[in-house]
Amino acid sequence: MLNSKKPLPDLLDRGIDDLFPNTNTDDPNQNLCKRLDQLLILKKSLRVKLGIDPTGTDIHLGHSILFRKLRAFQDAGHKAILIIGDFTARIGDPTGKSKTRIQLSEEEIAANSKTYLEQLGMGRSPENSLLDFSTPGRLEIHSNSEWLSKLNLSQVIDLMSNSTVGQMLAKEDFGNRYASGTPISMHEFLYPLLQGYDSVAVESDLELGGTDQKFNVAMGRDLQRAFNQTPQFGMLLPILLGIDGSQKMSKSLGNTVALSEDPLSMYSKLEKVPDDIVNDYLNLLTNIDMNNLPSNPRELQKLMAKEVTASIHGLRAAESAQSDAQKLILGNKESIQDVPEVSMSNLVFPLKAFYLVSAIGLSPTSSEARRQIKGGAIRIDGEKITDANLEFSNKKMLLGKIIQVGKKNFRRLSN
RNA sequence: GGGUCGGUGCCCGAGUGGUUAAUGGGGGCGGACUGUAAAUCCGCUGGCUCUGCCUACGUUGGUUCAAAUCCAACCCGGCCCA
Repeated sequence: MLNSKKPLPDLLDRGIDDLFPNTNTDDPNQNLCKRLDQLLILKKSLRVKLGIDPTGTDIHLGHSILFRKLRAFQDAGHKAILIIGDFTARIGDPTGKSKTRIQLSEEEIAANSKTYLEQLGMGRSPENSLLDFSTPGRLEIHSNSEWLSKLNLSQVIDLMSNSTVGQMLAKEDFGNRYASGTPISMHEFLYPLLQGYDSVAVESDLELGGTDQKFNVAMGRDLQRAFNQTPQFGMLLPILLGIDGSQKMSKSLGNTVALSEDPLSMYSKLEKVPDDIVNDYLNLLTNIDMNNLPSNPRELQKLMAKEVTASIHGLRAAESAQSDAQKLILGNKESIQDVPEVSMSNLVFPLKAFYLVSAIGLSPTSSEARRQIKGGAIRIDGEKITDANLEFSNKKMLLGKIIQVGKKNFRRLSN
């Protein structure tokens, strides 16, 4: 994939879509391997930048590709520079967007930032988290408002002078929107420049991003050059397809697996992912040896679901999720361990079936719960119920039972 | 700023006074089948502790027994002109 003579170390190299510049020379500014060699001699480490805009509340497997790579660099002794794009989140990255994003409030952004860090494993040991938060010297966390909110208008104008309208329109998203007559607000042009300026601010040596970030990462190089810094390398990783197998994983498309999901839900979603993306998931979300995979597609799927679940929740949890998923299908729910529990503490009895299903979060709305019952989607301990108004008179009769919607959503009722 | 066209449910898009929660398609969800896959077939797809009640067709106000549909003002956008 990479044309350098000497490959990057395994885990740094795995699953890369693009690395630039990547010239086959000895110049450490043109060849990342040479840079790594040079740093080794100097006993220095690489500053590896990854920016994430806190625009949602959940980090999903798609994002995790980037964090996994960042972690690989940490483990190789380099310094992760994590940038929380609190400022840029207010603009919204126009990449991949066919229309202007809604701007978020400061409160939303602050709340999202917090949950992001928690999901990345802040406060947990490196073995149990996506990033290494505790080894000294391996992580710097910044909010880009630290520098972006301080820019004055003339500095902003200066920044803007580094780019042309032509360049912006050459960017696919802007080009398409312009061509199709969809509005592009002026402030959206600022986004790539601000992301690029982040690289200047943190003196990034290498920026990680999805393949759709090429323009923005390249902008970082341009700006660093303008600020007399050595331009960063850009390492682009593939965009993970969602569990529908057709579109990129994205919250708004509803095809995500969130890191915060319990092992059983995660496993259940993953083992039904379309065949043709199973290898991608294994390659991008696990460190498994790709040369030694089962040939049976169903086995492969199960292996993938287990490995990916293990990468987030640990092997033990993944194994028990796998066996529980199996049991659920076979219908012997008695022996199931890890069905996520949900408390009935704030339910008022007697209550009707449709209300129960929505109240414990298995259906988004009570209307949907009614529909699902009518459609035969709801089972209680494996028994299909068909009457939405079925009444349960007391808590005891439900305690410990497993409520199931469709084939992949389960809750065990607890006190 | 002027002219012109347009703003409908998750998305696209019909509907131009009265069984309209609003045709159709996409997407999603569920069922059958299967490998809990794909393909295919079928059903559902605003909310509400629901025999009923609420909220919806950019916003607000008006005409009318009755409005997504007519009128007015406003807001937002495309294109053309400045």
